[in-house]
Amino acid sequence: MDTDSLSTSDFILQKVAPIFNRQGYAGTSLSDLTKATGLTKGAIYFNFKNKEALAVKAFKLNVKKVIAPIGLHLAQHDNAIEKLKALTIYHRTYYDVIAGIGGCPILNVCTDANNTNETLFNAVKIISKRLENDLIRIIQNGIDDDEIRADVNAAVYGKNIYAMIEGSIFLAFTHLDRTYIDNMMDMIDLLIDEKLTK
Amino acid sequence: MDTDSLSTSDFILQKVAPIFNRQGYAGTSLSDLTKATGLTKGAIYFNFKNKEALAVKAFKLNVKKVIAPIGLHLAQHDNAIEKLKALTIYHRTYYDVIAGIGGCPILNVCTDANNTNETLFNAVKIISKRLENDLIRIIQNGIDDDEIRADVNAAVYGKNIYAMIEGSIFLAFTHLDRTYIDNMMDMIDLLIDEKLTK
DNA sequence: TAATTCAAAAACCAATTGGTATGATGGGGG
DNA sequence: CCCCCATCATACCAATTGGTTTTTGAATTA
Repeated sequence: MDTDSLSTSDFILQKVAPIFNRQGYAGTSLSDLTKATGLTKGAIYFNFKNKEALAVKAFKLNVKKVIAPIGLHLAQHDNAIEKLKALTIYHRTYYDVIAGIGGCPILNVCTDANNTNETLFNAVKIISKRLENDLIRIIQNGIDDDEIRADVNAAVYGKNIYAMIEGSIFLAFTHLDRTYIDNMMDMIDLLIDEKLTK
Repeated sequence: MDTDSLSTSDFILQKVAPIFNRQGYAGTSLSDLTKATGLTKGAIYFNFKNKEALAVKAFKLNVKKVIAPIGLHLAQHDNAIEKLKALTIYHRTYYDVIAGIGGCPILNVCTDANNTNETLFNAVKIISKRLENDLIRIIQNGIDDDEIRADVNAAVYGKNIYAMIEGSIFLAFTHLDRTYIDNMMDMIDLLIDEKLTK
């Protein structure tokens, strides 16, 4: 991934995405962006319509980098329980994955853009809901395939597990302590075995 | 709680605290504050050293309003299981409690101030850790009093429950849907019954 | 009533904000 | 060979930023 082979707009995004993720939308100024890229405002505004459009694309790059891989991991399995276990396995590595960009982009952008930037907030809400629905769908498919207990409420468990993951990430990055995530993944694994698995 | 009876600094704090909570530190300008209070910058800077000091005190007011009550509810019970149940009961009302200020101040300020305002971040980290330690202590006391199973790791369960709560609040306020919290409290109640209670 | 004090308003400040319009430059196609 | 156009830099803009100084007014005290 040599930066020389990137287009300027991709180069900007790569440099800028972690900054937006760390400092938030209002917290990052254009001078932060010029400083980080070594480019001028002219270059930035030639490649992007404005600060907001840049922030949205930066967020999507972060998603591509650290959220999209989840789907790839899940796709490697074809039964529900294995998919769920793959989810916890991935998140045990998640702390190191997102350490370089300053935490989970969904968590950061959601709290940052809520009440302040509707465009950005809508973008992140879509991703958040998609992830949640993926989880629910996996569980529901597991039920339909007689893999997961029939009395399980897929929506409730999906939302709860998703919230548990995000909550552990939140604490892990405020206290710089990955054990929050590891402990939670242990609990989710237990949950899968005792409450979901038939 | 008539505003007329408040000192000016308390009046400012009361008006300003929800704004900081919603928009974040960098996201709220002094003009936001003068607009919300109807006062001038002169008045604000007479009562507070600077924007940062105001933000810290505003955060502490929010904590006093929505976090401190937790302690009061817990204090009304003297055995561990009842305290934990009181915790989930309180959080079932928490959505409405923090709706007026735009979400959980710990969650908001932690993600906002992380990497951007060390002073504010330190203030919120202290509150976060205190809450976590309270939870852990309750569980440990329950173990010591033969109320909670001896094989329970108080620290692990305390941290997990705390993360579960924050995670559910996070999703509840991004999707404006309190069922995230309710569902999670159901799960925590079940956890208390099945995993903690002797 | 006159002097003092306290608190907020008004005026002012340099610096920075996001954004634009104009210039320079260099590589590719005619 | 030169022109053109894509790409970025420079210079500029009004508006706003957080913060300070000065002024005003209303109590309080003497």
